[in-house]
Amino acid sequence: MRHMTNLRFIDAVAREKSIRKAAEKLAITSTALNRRILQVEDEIGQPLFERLSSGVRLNTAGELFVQHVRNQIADLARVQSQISDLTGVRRGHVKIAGGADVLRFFLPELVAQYRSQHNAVTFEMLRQYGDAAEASLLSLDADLAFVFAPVRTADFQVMATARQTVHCLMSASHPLAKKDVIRLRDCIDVPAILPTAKSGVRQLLDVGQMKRNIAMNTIIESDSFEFMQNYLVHEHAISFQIPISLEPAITSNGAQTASGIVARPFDTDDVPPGILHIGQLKGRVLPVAAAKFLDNVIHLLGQRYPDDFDQ
Amino acid sequence: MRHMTNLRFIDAVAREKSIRKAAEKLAITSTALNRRILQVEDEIGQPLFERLSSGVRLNTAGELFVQHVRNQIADLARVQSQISDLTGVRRGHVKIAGGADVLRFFLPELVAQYRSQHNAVTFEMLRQYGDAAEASLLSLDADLAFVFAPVRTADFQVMATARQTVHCLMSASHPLAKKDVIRLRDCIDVPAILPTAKSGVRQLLDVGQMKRNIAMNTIIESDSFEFMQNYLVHEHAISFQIPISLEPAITSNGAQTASGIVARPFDTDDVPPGILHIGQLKGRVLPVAAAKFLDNVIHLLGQRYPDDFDQ
DNA sequence: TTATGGCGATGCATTTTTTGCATCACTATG
DNA sequence: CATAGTGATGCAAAAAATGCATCGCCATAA
Repeated sequence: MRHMTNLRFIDAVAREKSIRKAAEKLAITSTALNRRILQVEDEIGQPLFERLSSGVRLNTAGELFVQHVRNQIADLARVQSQISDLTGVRRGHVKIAGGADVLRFFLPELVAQYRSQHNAVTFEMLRQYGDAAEASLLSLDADLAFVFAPVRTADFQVMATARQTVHCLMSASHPLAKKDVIRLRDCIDVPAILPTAKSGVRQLLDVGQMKRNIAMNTIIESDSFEFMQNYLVHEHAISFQIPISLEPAITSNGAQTASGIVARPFDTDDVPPGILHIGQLKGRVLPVAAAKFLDNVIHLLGQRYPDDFDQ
Repeated sequence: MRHMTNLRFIDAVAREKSIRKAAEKLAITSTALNRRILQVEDEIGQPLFERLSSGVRLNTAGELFVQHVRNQIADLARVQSQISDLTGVRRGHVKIAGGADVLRFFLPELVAQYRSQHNAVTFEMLRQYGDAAEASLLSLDADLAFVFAPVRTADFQVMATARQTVHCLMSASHPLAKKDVIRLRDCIDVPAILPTAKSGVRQLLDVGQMKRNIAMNTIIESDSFEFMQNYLVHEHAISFQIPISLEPAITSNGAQTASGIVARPFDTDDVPPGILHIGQLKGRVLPVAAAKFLDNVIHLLGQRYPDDFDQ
C-alpha cells in the first residue's frame, strides 16, 4: 500500500539504526530515504531520530511514533485480511512465535492442516522462548505466541492453555519402560539427558528435584530435542519432553517410534505439569487468518487434551 | 501529515457520498480525487465504493476500510498530541459531543478553565443527544460524549457518571418557590414548559407523570433551555432542568439569577434522578489532551457533586 | 420517447515531487 | 593525522500527480 511507504521506511530505519543500511535493504538510495525521514520529521514538527556518528537512534518521540507506525502496519494487514475474507478466499499472513517444543510436531501439523483449507494464507514461524516471544507480540512481529510462563502479563492476553505432563523418554528395552508412571526416585543413577536451563521442561524438572531432594545423574545437557531423543538409541539413558513436542503416537501406552523410543509420564506429584500459554497482544484485534488459526489451535487442543485444556 | 492524504480523501468521499462534492470540499479537481480513489482500490485489490448514477456509496469492504482509516487518523492525532506533550507544551484538539444541557454552563466553564492552563489545545463542541453522540464516538468524530442513557453499551465506555435531580424553575415570586422540595402533585394545573421529547429531562418527567398518574398542564414545548428559562420572567409558569445546565449558583437555596429565577429540586420519589454518563469509545486510547480534559471533568464533578458522583 | 444535467472514468499536456549522483561536513577509530 | 563510516544537500533527470477537455452512463423531466 503506497501510503504506507514512509511509515515502512521509518520502521526499517528504526530497526537498522542506520539510514544507509536501511536504504540498502529497501533497495533505494540513502539520499531518497534520508529525505523521506527528514520530511516526516518536518511534518511531525520535531526529530524522531538522534543522529550519531555511527548511524541514528530513536529519541522518545521516535519511540512513540514507531510504535504507532507498527500499529498502523499491523492494523492495515488486519483490515486487508478481513476484506479478502469477504470474497470467500481467505488470504493473509500469520506470524507465530514459539519454542522449539511446539515447532517440532504440533505446529507443523496444525499449519499444514490449516493451509490445506486456506492455501492463500502464508505463515512465519519464529523460534523464540518466553521473553523474546512476548517482545515479538509487542513489536507486532508476531500475532500469536506459545510460551510456558508469561511474564509481561499486562500485555499478554492468554487465549488458551494446555497442561503438559513431563514425560520420560527412553529406549523400549529400558527397565523403566515397564512402568506406566515414572517416579523421580526411579531416575536416581539413571544416566539422564536434560534440556538446557532456558527450557520450560528443565525448570519443571528442577522444581521436582528440589522438592524431592533428588539429584539426577546428568550426563548431557542440550537444547536440541532431536539430539536428546535420538541419543537414546545409542545409550540406555533417559531424556525428558512434554507431549506436545512428541509425535502424537508416542505417548500412548505401548506405542513407540520407529527407532524404538517410548515415553512414560512422570508422576505429577514429583514433577509438576507445565502450562503452555497461547496468547496474543492484549487488546489487539487479530487479522482474520490469525484469529481463525487460533480457533483451530484451540479446537485441536481441546480434542487432543480434553482434560488438560483450558480456554 | 502527507502520508495520510489518500486516507483523508477516502474519508471525505465516504462522507460526501460523491467524488465531485468531496473534491470541491478538499479544494482539488474531481479528476485528481477520482484517480486517488481508483489507485487505493487498485492497491486493495477490490473496489471500496459502489458507483451509482448519483454518486458513490461504500460497499462492505469500504465500510471496513473507512473504519480503519478513521482509526488511523484518530491514532495519529493521539500520537502527535503525545509527542507534543513531550516538549512540555500540551497541544491537541479535543472533540466533545453532548446535549445542550452540558453545553450551556458546565462545559464552557470547564473548557475555559482547561484552556487557561493549556492554550495550545483547541476544542470542538458538537451538540448531539444520546444516539447521535455515541455514533460520533464510533466514527471518531468525538473523543468524549456526555449522554443520559447509553444505548450501544458494547462500544461505550463509561468513565464517570453524575446523578442529576430534576429541578423546577420558576420566578422567585412563584408560590412554589417557598417550598424546599417540589412534589409532582404541586404542579397540577401550574402552567408548565416542558423540554421536547428527545431530551433526558423530559423522559424523566414522563416517567414521573406515569408513575403518579399526573398530567401536567403543558403550555409550551421547547428544545431551548434559554427560552424555557427566560419565559418564566413573563408568565408565572414553571420549567424543568437539571443542575448541570443551570448557573452553579442558582441551585443553592435562596439564590436566584439576575432575572429573578429560582430552582427547587423535585422529590426523587416522584421524578427519578437522571444519570449523566461521560464516556469514550471502548478500548480507545485517547489523545493526551482529551484524556487530561476528562480528568478535569471528573475532578470537577467530584468536587461539585460529591454525593451524586461516581467514577 | 427524447432532452438534459449530473455522475465517474480517461487521454494528454503540464506541473510538482521524488530520485540518484556527486559531494560536503562531521566523527569515531586506529 | 589518515581513514572509513555516517547523515545532509545542490542539481539535473525521472517519475508521479494534477487539471483540462471529453467520454459514456444513467436518472429525471419534458
